[in-house]
Amino acid sequence: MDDRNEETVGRRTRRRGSDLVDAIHQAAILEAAENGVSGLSMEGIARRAGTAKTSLYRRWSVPADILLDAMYSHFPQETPSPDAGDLRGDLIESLVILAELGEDPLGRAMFAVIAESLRDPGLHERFESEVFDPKGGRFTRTVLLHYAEQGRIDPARVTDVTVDIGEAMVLKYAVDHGRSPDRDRLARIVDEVILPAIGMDPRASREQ
Amino acid sequence: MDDRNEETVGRRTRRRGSDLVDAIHQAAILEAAENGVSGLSMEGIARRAGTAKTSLYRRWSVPADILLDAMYSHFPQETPSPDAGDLRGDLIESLVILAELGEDPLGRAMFAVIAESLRDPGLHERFESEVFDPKGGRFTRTVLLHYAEQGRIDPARVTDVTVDIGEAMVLKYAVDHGRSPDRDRLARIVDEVILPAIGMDPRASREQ
DNA sequence: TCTTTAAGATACGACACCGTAGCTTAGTTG
DNA sequence: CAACTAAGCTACGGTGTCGTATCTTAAAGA
Repeated sequence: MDDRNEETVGRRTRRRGSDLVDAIHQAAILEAAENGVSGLSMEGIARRAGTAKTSLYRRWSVPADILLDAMYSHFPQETPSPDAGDLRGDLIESLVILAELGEDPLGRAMFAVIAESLRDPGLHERFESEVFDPKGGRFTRTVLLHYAEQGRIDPARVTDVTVDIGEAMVLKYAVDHGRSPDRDRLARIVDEVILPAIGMDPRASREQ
Repeated sequence: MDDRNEETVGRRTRRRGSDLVDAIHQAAILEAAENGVSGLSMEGIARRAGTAKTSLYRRWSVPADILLDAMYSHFPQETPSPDAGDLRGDLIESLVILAELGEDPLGRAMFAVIAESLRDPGLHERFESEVFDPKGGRFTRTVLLHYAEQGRIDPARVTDVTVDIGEAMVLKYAVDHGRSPDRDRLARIVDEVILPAIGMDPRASREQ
């Protein structure tokens, strides 16, 4: 049985440098997405990348290093650019970005890291400092801070608790349902939880 | 080197029935708490319980079965009993129960199951149906439903989104900080997120 | 073209866990 | 006390990963 990656069987060329590194990165992300962080192995990554273990050990010493490297290289740079017009729309959009990550191997790998973080806080710290922070991936936090700066929402309402609501609710949904919430659900999270928390409850006016 | 559990070295008695099962349950929970669900192994559980693999295979066929069995046997039966007087206090208390679980091996094992759930929805389903639901462990949901029934909060505000807020925020905090939130933090979650979401924003009166 | 670099292939002993088998013996039951 | 049940022990072949070593050779640079 030939268990090498389809794309690599019969390949006669020999990849070097960034071509090879990219292939290894992709392999690491796919492995993490499918098998979790604890399921990563040098053998598995090498097999999927269609390369030899020796090529891996030449650059990294443990599988987690490859994964963090891979995620840093491929994590989408967040471009918040809220038009500062439509708070509700911008909040939903920032959650859509997060939710759509869940459909992507990269996002699944990210969730795998988050899952492992419950047991391995060190991994979470590395993910935050080596991937998440450099790429500015903060989703609803970015939007809320932006609007607060502009004085469009009460800055006192934008706390380290409230900026986490969106991510927390999406994470919980993913845990419970095994998939990312759809757009309707995200809109409900914004309307029923985030907006009320920042003092802009859409229902508040209708009541009383 | 003798790597058996301290309590079992030199033990001359031979445990049978529920004594033995309890020891195996404890071992499975500790193993899951320390090594995660994917780190469970029949060898590891047997070693920690100070018993033989054969005694495990006599009753279970895979480590996950032992863990779910163990969690079912030891999961705290939730006794909500909200006095129906202090909504805020009851909400905080229900989150304290959840947060304190995180300090316990059983709770850590539960988090390990939740972590694995992101990759293995089947495990999550089994945990829900075989452990969580039978034990009625629903935390803030229980409190909110109770108060809504009594007409003390708007039933339209108690949705499948809002009942999850507490658990979601505690889960997110645990992921981010590697430990459970303290009481102050839980109070802030209640004040800044849950109460506003059910239309009882503590700050709303002071504003405008 | 010649030299240098590194990718690729293969093999190695070590280790951990798998699931099962065969046996001894402690604990329970009659 | 005798018979039975099941706990405990040891060992087995098989598999997968580990990290390293050795060698060949393609690709890049001079």
